[in-house]
Amino acid sequence: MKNDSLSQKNTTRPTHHLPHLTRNQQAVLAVLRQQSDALSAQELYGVLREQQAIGLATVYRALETLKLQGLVQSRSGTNGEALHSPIEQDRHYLTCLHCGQSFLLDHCPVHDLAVQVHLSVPFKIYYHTLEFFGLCEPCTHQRS
Amino acid sequence: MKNDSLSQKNTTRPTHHLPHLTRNQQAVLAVLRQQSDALSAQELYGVLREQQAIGLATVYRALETLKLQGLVQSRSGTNGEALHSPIEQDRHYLTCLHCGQSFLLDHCPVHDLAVQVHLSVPFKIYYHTLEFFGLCEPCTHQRS
DNA sequence: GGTATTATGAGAATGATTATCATTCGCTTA
DNA sequence: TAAGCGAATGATAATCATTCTCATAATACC
Ligand SMILES: [Mn+2]
Ligand SMILES: [Mn+2]
Ligand SMILES: [Zn+2]
Ligand SMILES: [Zn+2]
Repeated sequence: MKNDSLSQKNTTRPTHHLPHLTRNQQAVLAVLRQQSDALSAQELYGVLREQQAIGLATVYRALETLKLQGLVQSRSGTNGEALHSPIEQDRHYLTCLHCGQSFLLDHCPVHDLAVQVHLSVPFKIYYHTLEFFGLCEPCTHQRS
Repeated sequence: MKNDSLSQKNTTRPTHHLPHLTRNQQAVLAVLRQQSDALSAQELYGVLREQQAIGLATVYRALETLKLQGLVQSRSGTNGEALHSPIEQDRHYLTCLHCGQSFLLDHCPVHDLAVQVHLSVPFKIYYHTLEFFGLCEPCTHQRS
């Protein structure tokens, strides 16, 4: 019962340099990666609970850890809650101030420049957020 | 008593096209314009109360109106609260995920591109938000 | 093993933003 | 100038995402 190959109790194989991810942190990352779009912590919590037992506080803590690790990025949703997604994702939106609708931008204008960003201070950039606000066509008409 | 030059009871001179601003909305805009950096609704509320009587709800409603009017812009602060500033302002930051410190970018990389943004849908852009996240020099060292 | 350290969860606490709703204001019209 | 009416206001309650507490469990380290 020591050498059992069943119990994958090992949360992570003790590599050396990077802080390892716990079972929960891995689960959070896995869910984010299999989702097509960003999730709020609450939504993430809901999805995770269908697969395993986990506390809400743990989800929040995992997200924080994953961000520090450069594995996850977050942006603020229209309603204020934070939306999380794997660091690979590079999407941005146009959001209407009147109806709240968001339109996905077909290309990130910053991605290229990112590196060129003239920094006055040494800083290691992990990701960026970019969003445009204004009025969608229909809303420019409506009064009020 | 009609031509009194004292009572500036007129909230706005009835121009024609744009919806006029109420006294309170003007006050909110005025404060934002005289501030060097973005303010949260709560801070704005505090400043305003020193000058006049106004309700917190009104501050929130004024900000919403001013945004629809293209006079004010908002972004999300690190702690979640929304920060507001006059539309003219075009500042962006580098924010450290570890210590939370923010560094003002000396130049907006998007401003130029803004117009070029390839839109798949007709949309009238009022403003944009842009922020970089990562680790500041000191924080890249510290363990944890 | 045996202890020090970190992670976890349940639930309370916090705090910004919204929703209510009764009252007041401002403009139009008679 | 007075009455009418819809928008604006403000005090307050309600929401709700996120954080904090603290006792317990898991894991690392020797
Ligand atoms: Mn991008
Ligand atoms: Mn800009
Ligand atoms: Zn719209
Ligand atoms: Zn830092």
